[in-house]
Amino acid sequence: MSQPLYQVVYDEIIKRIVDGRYPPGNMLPSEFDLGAELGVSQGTARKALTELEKRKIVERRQGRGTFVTLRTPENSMFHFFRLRSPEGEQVVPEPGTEKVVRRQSNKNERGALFGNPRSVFEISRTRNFRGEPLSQEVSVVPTDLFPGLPDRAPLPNTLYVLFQQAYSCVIIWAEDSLRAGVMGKELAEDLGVDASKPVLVAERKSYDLQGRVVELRTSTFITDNVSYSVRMD
Amino acid sequence: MSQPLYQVVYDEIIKRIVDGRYPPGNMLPSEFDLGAELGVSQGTARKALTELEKRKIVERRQGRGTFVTLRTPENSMFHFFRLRSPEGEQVVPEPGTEKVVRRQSNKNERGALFGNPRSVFEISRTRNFRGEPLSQEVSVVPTDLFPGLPDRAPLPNTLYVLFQQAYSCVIIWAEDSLRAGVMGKELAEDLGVDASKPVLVAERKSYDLQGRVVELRTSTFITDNVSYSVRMD
DNA sequence: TATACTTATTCTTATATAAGAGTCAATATA
DNA sequence: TATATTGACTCTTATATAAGAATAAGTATA
Repeated sequence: MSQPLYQVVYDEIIKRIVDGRYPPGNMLPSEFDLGAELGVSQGTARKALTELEKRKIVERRQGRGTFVTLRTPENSMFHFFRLRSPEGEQVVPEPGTEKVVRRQSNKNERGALFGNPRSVFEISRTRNFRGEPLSQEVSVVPTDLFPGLPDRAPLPNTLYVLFQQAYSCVIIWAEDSLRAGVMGKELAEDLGVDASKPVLVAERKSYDLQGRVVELRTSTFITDNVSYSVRMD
Repeated sequence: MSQPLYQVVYDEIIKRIVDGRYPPGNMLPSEFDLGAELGVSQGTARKALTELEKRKIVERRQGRGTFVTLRTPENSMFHFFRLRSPEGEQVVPEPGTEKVVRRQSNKNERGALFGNPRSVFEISRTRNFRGEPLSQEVSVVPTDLFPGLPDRAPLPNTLYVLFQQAYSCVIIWAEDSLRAGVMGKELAEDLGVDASKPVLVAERKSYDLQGRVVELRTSTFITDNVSYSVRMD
C-alpha cells in the first residue's frame, strides 16, 4: 500500500471543503456515512477526521456532529493575534485608521506570494488599545485572489474572516518573524508617538488550506502595555 | 464511565516516568505488553501512547519501539530556542560569559516558581552568533530542585538537558512573553554594544512533567542578524 | 410542563492484519 | 578462511474494521 486509506479520505475531504461541497460552518456527513460513501469503515473515516481536527480544519462535538471550522472574529483573534495584556488576558484592539490601495508588487512580494502576482492590494491599518496607539499593520495580498477588496471598506477587524466568507480562502496557519526595531519618523507621525520608541516588528506569511501563501503582513507593535505571547509545546 | 481507560493508562505511564521506572531515553514496554500488564487491549495502550507522543513525552519509531523523550542539545535547541537566521536556518549560538549565584528570591519570583522558594540560583549567560554579541539570558530556579548547581559550572549550552539528566526534571513546555525594549547601560557594557540599541526581551516560564514552574528566564536578544520565529497552527 | 423515549451523532475499546526494523544463521563469494 | 549477502524469524508500531458506550437533541407522552 503506497498511501494509507485514511490519508486518501483526508485528501478527499479537503478537496470537498475547497470546492465548496462542505461549506464552512456546515456539518459533515457522519463518520458512518462518510465511511460508507467512500468504501471504508467508520474507524478509518474517523482517523481522517482526527487528522483534520488536529489542524483545526474541522471541529467535532460528541452527539452533535463534525463541522467545517468557521473562522469567527473570536477564534481568529485567539489563534492568530497573540498579544496579551499584563494580566495575561487576550488583547482585543480597537480599530484605528484604514487605507487600501492597489499597487505593483515588489520583487520580494512577487517571489513569496502565491502565483507571483504583479498586482497586489496593500491594506494599512492602525489599532489602539485602551485608548493608546497600539500597532500598525500592513497586509499585502494578490489582487487576483481577492477581487473587489477595496470596495468592501471598512474592512472587518479580522481579515481572515473576510477571506473565508467572501473569497472561500481559509487561512489555516501562519508564521511570524519577530524583531526589535525603532518606530521611525513616518510611522511615528501616523501613530502620534515618539519616533525613537522601540517597537516589536512581526513579519508574517499566511498559508491557506491549499498551502498557498496568500498574505504578507508586517505588524509594528508598541509593547508598553502588551506583550506577544508564545507557547512552546 | 468517569474516565476513559486510555486516560488511566496515560496517567500510569506519566507516574512511572516521574518515579524513574521508565528513565529518559529508555524504551517502554511494547503496546502489547503494556496492555497486557494493565489489563487493556493493545489499541487502548496505543491510544495513551499517542497522547503522550502528542505532548512530546515519548517518541515512537515503527519497528523499533517507544522511548521516553530524551532532551538532547539538538531537540532542546530546536524546540525551545526559536531564533532563525535571515536565511531561515536555526541559530546555534556560541557560549559567552557565565555566572551562577545563589540569592534570595524577590516577591515576583517567589509567587511564580514552584514551592514559593525563598532561595534561588540565578544563572546569567551571554551568547554570541557569528562572532557578534547575540543575547543575555538570566535564568532563576529554586535551589531546592537543583542542589549543587553552581558546582557544575561551566554549564552546558542547553540547561534543560542538564535539568533532565542530573535532576530528573523534564521540561515539557514553556511560555515566552515578548516585548521590545532598549538595551540599557549595564547590559550594554556586558555585551559591548550601544546602550540605546533596541532589543527583543523574552520573559519565559518553564513547566515540567508535573506541571511545576521550575524556571523563570529573561532573555535579551539583539535582532540585527536573527529573528524570533513563531509558527501558529 | 415535565419526563421518558427515540434517533443520530461521536467516543471508546477490542481484535486482526500489515508493515518496518533488527538479529542471526545459512550461504555465496573473494 | 575470512567476508559479505541473503533470507527467515521475531520483535516492534501502524493501519483497518467492528461493536458497544456515551452524549446531545428532538419527539412523544403522561
